[in-house]
Amino acid sequence: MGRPPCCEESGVKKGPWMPEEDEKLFNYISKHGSGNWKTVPKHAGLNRCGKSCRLRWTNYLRPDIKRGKFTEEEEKLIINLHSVLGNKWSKIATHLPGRTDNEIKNFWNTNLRKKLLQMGIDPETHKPRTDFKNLSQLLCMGMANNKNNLMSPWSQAALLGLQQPDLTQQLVQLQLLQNLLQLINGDSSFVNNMQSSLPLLDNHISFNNNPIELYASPALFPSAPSESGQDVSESWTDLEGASSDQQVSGTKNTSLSRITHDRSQVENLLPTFDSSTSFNQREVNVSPIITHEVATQPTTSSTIYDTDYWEKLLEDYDTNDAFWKELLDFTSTSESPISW
DNA sequence: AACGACCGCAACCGCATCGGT
DNA sequence: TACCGATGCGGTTGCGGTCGT
Repeated sequence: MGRPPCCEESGVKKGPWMPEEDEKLFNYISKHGSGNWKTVPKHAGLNRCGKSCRLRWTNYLRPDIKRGKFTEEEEKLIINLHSVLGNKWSKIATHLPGRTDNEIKNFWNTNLRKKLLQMGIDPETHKPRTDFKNLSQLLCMGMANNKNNLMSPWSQAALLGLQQPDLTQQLVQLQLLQNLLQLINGDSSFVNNMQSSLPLLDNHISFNNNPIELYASPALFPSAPSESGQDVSESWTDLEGASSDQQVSGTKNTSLSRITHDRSQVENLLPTFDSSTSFNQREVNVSPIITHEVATQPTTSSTIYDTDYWEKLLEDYDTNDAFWKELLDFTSTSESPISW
């Protein structure tokens, strides 16, 4: 036998609330407070269960509830909080005065989730997605929809690329390389490194003097320094209970787990960029630690962790269609769990 | 105009957690 | 410490509105 329903009383009303019911509940709670929710419907003269009354009050009738559309600031805050806290809607709601957990949850599921997907970011992990189909979607999004400023650097670059096609091409290739490496390796340490390094480690980067604002989820960019010089990831770890919650539970491989890594170890693995130079001129200094080799690597003995490997790769294939051919050949024959 | 598909949101369900005894 | 009722929370459902054909 299963668990009995929360409202054992027969004939208790369910479904949408009538204005008269709202009025009764509002008047009662305003006068007496909630007290014991189980007794509220009886005292308020409602044919509802206490749970239903509590929900109606907390999600709709409460006088401090903020109505209307979410602002861009709220959107960004929710995304960033979600990257740290996961689906802890009530915790997220505590950082958005006047917004209920239910409202935020709905907003996430109906808007932000899709938005992140279109940006090429996995809404669960807040990491770049690993399927290639995503790329064309991402670029279309970038060119067709510029209503929000939460676009991925790739989408933003796509827009700039209308004037600078060579730039777009370069970025697209980088994104594809990143995706490819994730497929080939299945090596989380390297994937993490690349995800940290490819967004260029700055909140603001410029391509040929055109500033591009990154969507800078602190979990996505664990090494990104904030403008004040404080480490962004550290500033996020003091969100109440975040670290302990997820470290203890350990049920998901969330982005938070990376935040709580020993930072010196993480930083040693990361490529470094000289922020004073433009993207095209940046020098990539990578510690040659791991020796996996890529099937499509160009004629060089260096590994994917060597600086010259990447420089060579990009040089070799920058304007060469053979790169894409090889890429597709490789991916179509590899035993990848990803569907194409 | 009719219909179906899709979307957003309020509300429900059931498990988890809290707090009193 | 164990039990139990109350409350909190997150996932899911279902309804009403909108859009496209």
